[in-house]
Amino acid sequence: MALDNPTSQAAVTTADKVFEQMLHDIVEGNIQAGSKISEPELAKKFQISRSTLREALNRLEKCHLIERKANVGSRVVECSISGLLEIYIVREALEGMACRQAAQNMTDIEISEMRAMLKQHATAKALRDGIAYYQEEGDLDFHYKVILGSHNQQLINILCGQLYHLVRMYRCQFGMNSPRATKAFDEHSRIIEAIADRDGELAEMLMRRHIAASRKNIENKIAQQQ
Amino acid sequence: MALDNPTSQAAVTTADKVFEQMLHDIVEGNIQAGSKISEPELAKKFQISRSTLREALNRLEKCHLIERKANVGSRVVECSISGLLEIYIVREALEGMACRQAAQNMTDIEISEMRAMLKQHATAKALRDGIAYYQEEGDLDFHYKVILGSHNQQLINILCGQLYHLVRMYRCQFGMNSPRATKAFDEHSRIIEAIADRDGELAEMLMRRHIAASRKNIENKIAQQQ
DNA sequence: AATTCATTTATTGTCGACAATTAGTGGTTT
DNA sequence: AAACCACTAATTGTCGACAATAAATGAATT
Repeated sequence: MALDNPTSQAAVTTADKVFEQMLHDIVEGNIQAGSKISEPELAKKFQISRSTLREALNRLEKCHLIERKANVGSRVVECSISGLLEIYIVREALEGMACRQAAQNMTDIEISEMRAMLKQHATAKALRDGIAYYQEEGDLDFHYKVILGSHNQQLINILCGQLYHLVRMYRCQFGMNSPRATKAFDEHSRIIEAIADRDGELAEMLMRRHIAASRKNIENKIAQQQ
Repeated sequence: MALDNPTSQAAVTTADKVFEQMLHDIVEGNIQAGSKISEPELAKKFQISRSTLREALNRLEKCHLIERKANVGSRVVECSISGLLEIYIVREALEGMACRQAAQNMTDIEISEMRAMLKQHATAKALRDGIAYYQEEGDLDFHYKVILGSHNQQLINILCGQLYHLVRMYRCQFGMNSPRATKAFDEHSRIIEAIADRDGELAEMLMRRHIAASRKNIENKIAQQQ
């Protein structure tokens, strides 16, 4: 067995790299939401053939970041308020369940790692009063860890593999740094305690409320603007 | 605007047709679960180029029916008991939420259509004592209608677009026709009533129990076998 | 002037061939 | 005999070109 890859990490093809670059560009808004994707143009930009580009586009489509119509072409998805709320609904259901499963399936080591992470976030937060930091990176870290802790491959695939890129895209496009940072932190720590107590029912309920609170926060904002 | 397509249905490419054929073959088990997919072999079988075949494979991958590794190739997914249970967990969460949303968003017309469907299933069931029929087709119909009734595009995409092919595959591979047919029918009708009452909370709870009951039914079967 | 239709242009879908990587084979060494 | 290595064969990734479809342009008609 000849391993070209001593660290046994999966091979990375050209299409992979282009995918990651475009993923970044779309999430950050460098490629505008709703814009049409020209295959010849992008292939030229990346100095690759259209076949390779289309391979990358297929992966973006898997993440629901672009939409393709036969014989017509691809467009970057639009970011609408209703679309954002739809995602929150899905997250409430899926992450709630992930949290219940995490309470059941996480190892003690994983739990202590989560506690350590939260503690580190707390100090970072106090130090820099880094609301923005905590809101963006810390929040995602926390949710990721819970999802992985479910040990349910389907949940992990759907949430981490596809939905979370969309979540990140919305955060960037709408510039979301709500005043919920400190409140969110408390909610996170209560969720971890429920997981540590192996109380799946409570853990699910807390996670659902946590996500629903974010959603309602947005709904209220929208209502005020009108 | 020149429409070649008077019925305004989306164009169907060669890759689409190959995808649908392979989807059928994998779900029905004609292409064995866990088996390796040889691109040259399949391309020859379908009389198409590898590019077109790979386009079809990409769509199968989106449905989580095959798994690809760079520079290695594709395999049909394995059907394991643990994998089946994982899907039930996801369905419990997502269809539960879909049901809640359906109670909120379904039109009165959609609701009466669902009632009509259930009534028709009831007569079909009585007529033919068609347990198998109801279990397979009727059950899927019911769940589909609820999901669509949520009017949440993300939920619809995930459940109808990708997860349900896997569900069908497992049903075929494991030959699932449980003795829950009549019980399931009653549960379905209670769920519809909750939706008609616009009681989202109850509707979600009933749907979750409905799916959880199926899961536990399987878990018990497995436990007995050991 | 607006609409319709035919023509042209551009984009997407599909093809076959080559390059890069992996899997398989046989020989060599300990 | 088992493990290692070089070599061959097969498979996957990538490329450029052609065919099929959709969009854009402009001329003709009402």
